[in-house]
Amino acid sequence: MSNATRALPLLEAGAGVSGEDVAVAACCAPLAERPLGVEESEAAARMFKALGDPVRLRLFSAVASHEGGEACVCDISDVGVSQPTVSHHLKKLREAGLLTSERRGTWVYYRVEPAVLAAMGRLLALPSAPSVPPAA
Amino acid sequence: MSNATRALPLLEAGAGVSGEDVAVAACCAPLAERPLGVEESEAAARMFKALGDPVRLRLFSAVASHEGGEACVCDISDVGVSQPTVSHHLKKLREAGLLTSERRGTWVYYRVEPAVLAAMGRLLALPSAPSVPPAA
DNA sequence: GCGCTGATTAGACGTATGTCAACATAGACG
DNA sequence: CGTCTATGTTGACATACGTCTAATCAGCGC
Repeated sequence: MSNATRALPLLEAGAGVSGEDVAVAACCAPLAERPLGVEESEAAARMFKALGDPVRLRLFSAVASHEGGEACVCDISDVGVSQPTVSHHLKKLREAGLLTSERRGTWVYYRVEPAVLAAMGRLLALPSAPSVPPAA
Repeated sequence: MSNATRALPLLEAGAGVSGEDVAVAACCAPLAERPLGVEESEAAARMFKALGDPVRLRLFSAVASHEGGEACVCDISDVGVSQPTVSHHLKKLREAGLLTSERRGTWVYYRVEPAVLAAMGRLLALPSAPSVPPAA
């Protein structure tokens, strides 16, 4: 199978994270700080789109809130859709860089990627002191 | 500009349908705190989906970062798509509760909804102690 | 009123997306 | 080896989405 066309995740933290990718830095500027560039918007949109589905959001939340920070597919597959659909959504989340997966014996465990989550949080951060050097 | 002066009540949803959007803003429990419920996931997914498009993300960022916290359509419509498409995306953002619009004379001004932005940020917040529940 | 500019709406069209049933693969266990 | 359980993949389908052009609505100035 060729993953050549797969969307590059925002973060390469999956295995042996070492260098912050360019996309990481590009994606960390709050939306309200300055207008987003084209490439930034495409990278960030991939993340938001990955969470833009109720089922994916529940799967992601289930993994993120699961004890130990990881969850077996069997633990979270009760979201009202068929098992292949669950697998499909988990793959989407993985491709978006939000989750990582690891097979241990019979089961496959998913784990959240905290750095990507934090990057998205920063994007939505409101400027408490926007860009106004107030009274000085 | 300090948007602190504009601390709006909660959410008024200038789009017309008010009930849904309020639920959106009320959806504030971090994704990693506990598994998201069905309704919560649908509400939150609407928000994320609204930002899951590069053009919308750029429009939103343009409004959010614009001087005065608001922007005329004419100021932000240079995103590489036709003007009706811009209007379409702005409508989507409005329906998602992320923007509000107001016509003043010839031009229509868009403004970000800080409460919704903050709600999304809270959703992505990482728990301070992931696998160490303090009080069970 | 008429025309002009700005913005939204309507309709159409191609593509992406979410879903499922069916099949394939991976490991465990007898 | 055979089989059973757990995940992933394939192919098909209906729907949603993003985009455009053309038409319509909303103020402003002549």
